[in-house]
Amino acid sequence: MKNTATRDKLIDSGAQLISQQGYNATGINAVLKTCGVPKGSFYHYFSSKEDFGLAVIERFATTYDETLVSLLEDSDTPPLERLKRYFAAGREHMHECDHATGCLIGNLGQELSGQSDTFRDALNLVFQRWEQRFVRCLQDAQARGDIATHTAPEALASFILTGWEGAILRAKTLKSVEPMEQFETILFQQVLARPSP
Amino acid sequence: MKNTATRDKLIDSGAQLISQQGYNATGINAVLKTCGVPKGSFYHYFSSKEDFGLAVIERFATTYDETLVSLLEDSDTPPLERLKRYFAAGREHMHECDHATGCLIGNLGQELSGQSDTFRDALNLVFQRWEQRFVRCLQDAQARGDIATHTAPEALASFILTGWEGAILRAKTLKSVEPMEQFETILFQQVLARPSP
DNA sequence: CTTAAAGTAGACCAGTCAGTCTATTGCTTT
DNA sequence: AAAGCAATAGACTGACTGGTCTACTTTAAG
Repeated sequence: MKNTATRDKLIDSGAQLISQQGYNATGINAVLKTCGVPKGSFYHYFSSKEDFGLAVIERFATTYDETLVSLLEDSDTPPLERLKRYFAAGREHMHECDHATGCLIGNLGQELSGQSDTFRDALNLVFQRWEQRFVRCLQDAQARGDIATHTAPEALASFILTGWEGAILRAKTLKSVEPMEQFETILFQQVLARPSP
Repeated sequence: MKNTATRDKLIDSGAQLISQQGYNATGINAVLKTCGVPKGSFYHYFSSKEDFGLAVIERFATTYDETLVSLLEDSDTPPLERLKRYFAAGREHMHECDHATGCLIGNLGQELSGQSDTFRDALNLVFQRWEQRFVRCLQDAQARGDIATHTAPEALASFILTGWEGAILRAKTLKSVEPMEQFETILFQQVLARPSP
C-alpha cells in the first residue's frame, strides 16, 4: 500500500459527500463518481463502507486537530481571545457551507452512535480530544485570573463543547448563525465572566 | 379517510424506528413489517416517504408539546423548579432508551436540514415552539425575581435549548448522561443564578 | 528477463429501496 | 339490493445498494 494518492482522493470526496448528506445517504458509487476512481480500487484500500467511514473520521479529526491547536494553544494570544477566534472561525465555516454542513463529527455522532458501537467509540474519542484542547485553554485563563476558578476546567470544557455543538445544530435548521452568536454572548457574559475581586 | 387507527399505527412504528435508526436508514418495508400493515395502506394514507416523515414529525411535536406544557407551565411549581423537572425528565428518557435515541427532532434536524428545505422548515417550527415554552417559564422566573433581568428571556431560551440539544448529542456518543448533568449544573450556577441584591 | 505483488478497471451479484398496480374486501348511502 | 367509495392486500417494477469477482496494467525486486 504505497500509493496513497488514490486513497486520499477517496477520503476527500467521501468527507465532502458525507458532510453534506450524511453517512447512510452517501453511496459508495457516488463517492467513486465524484473522484473518478473505480470500485476495484475502493475495495483494495478499504475492506467495507464502515472501514471507509472510520478512515474519513480519522482523517478529519487529525487535520482538524491541527486547526484547533493553532487556534486554541497559541500562547501569543490571551486564552479568552483564542476562544473567541475559535467561535468566529466556526461561524465563518457555517457561512461558507450555506448553513448546510455544520460539524462532521457532530453529524455522524447523531446519525451513527445509536447504530454502531465502533463508530460511537471513534467519534467519542474525537470529542474527548477536542475537550482536552478546551481544557488547556481554560486552564491558561484561570491561571491568568481571567475567569473564576470555582468551576473545574474539565466541566467548563464539556459545557462549551456541548453548547457549541447544539448551537451548530440549531444554526442548520434555522439557516442562520444567530444561535451560535447567542451562545457565545451568554457564555462570555455569564459563564466565562471576570471573577469579582 | 375515517379510519385513523391504521394511520396511527404507521406513524407510531415510524417514529420508533426513525428515532432509533434515523430517517434515511429506516425503510418503508421495515415500518410495514413492525406494525403488520400492507404497502397498499401506506400509500393510501401517505403520498410519499417524505409526506410520512412530516406526519411523524407533526405527531411527535404535538404530543410532546403537551408534556412540555405540563412540565414548564405548571403555575403551582416555581419556574426554576419546572426547568429542573424538565431536565430530569430528559435524563430519565435518555436512560430508558439506553442512550441510543435522544431527541427525535434534534436527530432529524441534523440529518435532514441540509437535505430538504421542507423538512428543515418543519423542524425549525417545532424548535421555535419549544423555545416559546421556555420563554414563558423564564419570564415567570424574572417576574418573581428568581433570576436576573439583564438578559432577554428569548436569548436565554435559545441558549438553553441549544445547550440541551448539544448535551443530548454528547450523551449519545458517550453513552452517559454526564454531559446533560454538567450542562444543567453550570446553567443553574452561572446563568440562571439568583440576582445579587 | 522473469515473477510476484500492488493497484486499476468495471462487469456483475443478490438484496433492498421507494413507489406503482390491480384486485379484493368492507362499509355506507341510496 | 346496488352502487360507490374507503381501505386492505401484496405482487411487482426499475433504480440503486454494498460488496464480489475476474481480468488487466503497472511497478519493483531478484
